[in-house]
Amino acid sequence: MTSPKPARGRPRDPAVEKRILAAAMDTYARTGWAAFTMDAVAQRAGVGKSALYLRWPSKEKLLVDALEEHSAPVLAPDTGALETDVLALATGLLRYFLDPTGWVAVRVAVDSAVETVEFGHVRERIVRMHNQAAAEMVRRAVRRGEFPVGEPVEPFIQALYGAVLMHVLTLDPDGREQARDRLEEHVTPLVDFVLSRIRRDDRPARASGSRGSTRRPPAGPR
Amino acid sequence: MTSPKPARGRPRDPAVEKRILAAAMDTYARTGWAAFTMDAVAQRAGVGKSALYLRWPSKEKLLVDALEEHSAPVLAPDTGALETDVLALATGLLRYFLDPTGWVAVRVAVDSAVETVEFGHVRERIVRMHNQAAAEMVRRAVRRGEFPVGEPVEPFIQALYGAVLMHVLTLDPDGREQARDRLEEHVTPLVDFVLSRIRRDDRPARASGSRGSTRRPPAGPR
Amino acid sequence: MTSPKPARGRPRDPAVEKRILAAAMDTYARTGWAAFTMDAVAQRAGVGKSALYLRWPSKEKLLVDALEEHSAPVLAPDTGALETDVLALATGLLRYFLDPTGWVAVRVAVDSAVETVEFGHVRERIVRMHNQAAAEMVRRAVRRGEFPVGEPVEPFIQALYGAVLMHVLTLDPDGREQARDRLEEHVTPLVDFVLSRIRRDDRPARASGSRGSTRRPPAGPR
Amino acid sequence: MTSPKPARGRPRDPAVEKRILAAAMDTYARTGWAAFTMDAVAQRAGVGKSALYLRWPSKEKLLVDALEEHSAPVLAPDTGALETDVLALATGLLRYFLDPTGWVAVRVAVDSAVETVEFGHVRERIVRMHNQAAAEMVRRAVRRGEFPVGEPVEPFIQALYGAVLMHVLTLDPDGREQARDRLEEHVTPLVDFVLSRIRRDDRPARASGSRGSTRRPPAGPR
DNA sequence: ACATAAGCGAGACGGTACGTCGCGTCTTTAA
DNA sequence: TTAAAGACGCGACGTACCGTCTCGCTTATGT
Repeated sequence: MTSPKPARGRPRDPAVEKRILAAAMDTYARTGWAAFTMDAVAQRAGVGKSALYLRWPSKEKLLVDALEEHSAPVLAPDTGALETDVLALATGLLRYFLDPTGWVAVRVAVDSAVETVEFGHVRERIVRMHNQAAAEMVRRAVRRGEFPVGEPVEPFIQALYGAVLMHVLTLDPDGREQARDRLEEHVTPLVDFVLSRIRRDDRPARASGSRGSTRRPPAGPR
Repeated sequence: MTSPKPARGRPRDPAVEKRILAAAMDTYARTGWAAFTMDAVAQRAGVGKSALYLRWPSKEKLLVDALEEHSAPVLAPDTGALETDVLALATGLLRYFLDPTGWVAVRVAVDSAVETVEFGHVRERIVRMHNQAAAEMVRRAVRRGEFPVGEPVEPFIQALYGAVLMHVLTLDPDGREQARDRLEEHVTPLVDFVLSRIRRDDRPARASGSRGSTRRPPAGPR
Repeated sequence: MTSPKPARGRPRDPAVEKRILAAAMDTYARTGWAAFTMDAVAQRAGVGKSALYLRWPSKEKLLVDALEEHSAPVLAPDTGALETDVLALATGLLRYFLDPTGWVAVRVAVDSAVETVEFGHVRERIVRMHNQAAAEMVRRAVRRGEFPVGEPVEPFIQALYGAVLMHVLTLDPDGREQARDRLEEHVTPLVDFVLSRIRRDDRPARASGSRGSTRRPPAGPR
Repeated sequence: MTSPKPARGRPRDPAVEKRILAAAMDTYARTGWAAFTMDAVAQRAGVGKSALYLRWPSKEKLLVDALEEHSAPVLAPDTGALETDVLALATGLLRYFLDPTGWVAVRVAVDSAVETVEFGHVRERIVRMHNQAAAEMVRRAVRRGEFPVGEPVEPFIQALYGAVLMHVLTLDPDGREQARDRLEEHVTPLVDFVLSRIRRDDRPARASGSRGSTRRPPAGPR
């Protein structure tokens, strides 16, 4: 705000910032919080510790920023129909959770929910980011008449996200491995379950054959 | 069978174990992970560090056990009906998650899901413990005819637990504070949502093919 | 004093004492003070720590006793002449110092000369033990007229012992190794040097003028 | 040559080194080995333990260096005559051995003579340091014609040093105390004894063959 | 051209917790 | 009562990180 560049002295190398963030994510993903060391990050990034502490006041803040840099990928695409939207979202989410990088988001969110502040509002930001994507998806569905107007949105989103999260949590290491190759197979039952309430509510008759079959709503129209 | 007891030498004092676990929980609850020091725990328990390391190989394991000691309360009671059972379970779960003690379980489970072994089967144990309680609840419901026989159980449980978990994750510190006094108010919408599919089942008609069958989007027009 | 054996309860196993002492010497000789552990000694002796602490109040005392058990071997034999007596004594001493077990005596003596008491009068006992043997040898020499009557004994003994000690101290590990097979070769120059004063004295000619002069006994006979 | 100085990073503060060595000597002198704690030294020096372990790999090495810093004073001065040189050397040596600081050198040398490597060449350094001083003294004497050319030097030095060492070893605590105030009184008989062989050398006549040559006892009559 | 200022890699530094190990004591069972 | 086994309180060990602090060097701007 003061000016674009009244800076005196040597300007910061923007590449350094990137290398640090990448190294931070990499280190955390590989070794977890326990081995997430400032020295380690610095070394992997090929920089000195000064470069780190010039930019972030603490280890936590660094991790937070690194995380944010890499957490966009799970957005809900517009496929034209709620069912496919949800399936796509859940699949992306599952993939994200199964990826070390993505799981970091969960860990930080969980940690930040209780720890001695420090983490600031990381949790909030992460949660909001995902919530917005999901909310947008719902809004489209409402516009299309696929999602009943009065239906509360939050429980729907929380059940969806939560189901995928719990599902991952339930898997053992082998299961996680395999799940990466069979995302839809794992995700479908969950989506199916979560959608059943919504589906039922709209149209009287519906032929979405198969497993979703007759969660056919009370015949009456709305 | 439980104890062949060929034990030689001085037996471990069970009181020491208790004092340590209590001190651990106390210390953690008071000061959080940052100040959760082995020396501190030992001192508060009035024991030497040897007593700690004789029983637990690391700080993490100790914390895990300490919290396990306090995680029984979240079992699903038999209230006589599925709806009330689920409400009770979810309420207990919410209370548990809002308690620092309980939240640790989540953190540990999340951490252990990816960490380089280390935590080993902690996640497994925690998950199974909860799964069993829930499964028992469902079994009762099936016996009473409240839960359709073919209905897959896992998605139901995962959606339920996950919804509560995500709900807590969504709350900011203030929200968490308030939620402690309004458990049902927070839990009801979630339970309502999750149960909607089950409730519908007064009608037996159901043709759901096997799980995962059609990941093909509903053939219906758009 | 109360009686030879009015002892009640199980009597002490005398074999235990021996095994402990042997194990103590062995352990110390092998690994030095650093690894001279009560647990290690107990284990090597195949006994419990109680057996140790029933007999010795501390690690130091145990070592002291163990040491004493094994420090007799260097006594001055009566070969009939001073020169050969001294050579034999010095040779035995050198062998003793080159043996791990014997060197322990030196170490303990040196340690005990300054440490916070604890070691008690070990040094004293060790020193006295050797002194007596040497004094006896000198007495014989005096009787035979080989050792001048007025000649002070202590400097002679101290120079003799000290020379051997320093000689060992000067050797590097290899040198020590070799010295074990060439005891006399190493010892002769030292004996030679130390004895030169004595030898000379049978002969009257003497020119020790200088300040040291008058500790020479008044020329008169005694 | 001494320092190519390609040093990178912050250079070590030489003041820290000094403070640590001083604190080490101080702590040891005050409390003895038992209370010679790394933490204590660090605290007294006002530094962190890192500063200690950055320079010395273990407590022992630190002590060794600390005492080496204080062991210069026992060099043989050039007084112009062998007799006074030796007296001065022996007096200095006695004072050194009576000082806790100096005695440590002996302990370390004795320990290192057998220990499983560990101390490495400490013994060697200490021994050499003293040997050189004494050798220099002898060289001067030879130049002045006070010390016969063929006379073996090592036995002389070893007898001298050894006599003083044994003398100290013989003293009980009280004796040590008193000896500090009467150094010459204690040292003179020893010096006198050791020098007697050399002194005699106004008379060249000598029958003891060269050093190791005749380990056969002197042919002389008995 | 050259001083001034900041960035940067390297690593020393004061702290603090870790997990290990040893001491000397205590508590059990078996002999 | 001794003995083996081993738990226990205590406290030092040597290691690892944190976040700060110099170093020497590099890279820009301002005069």
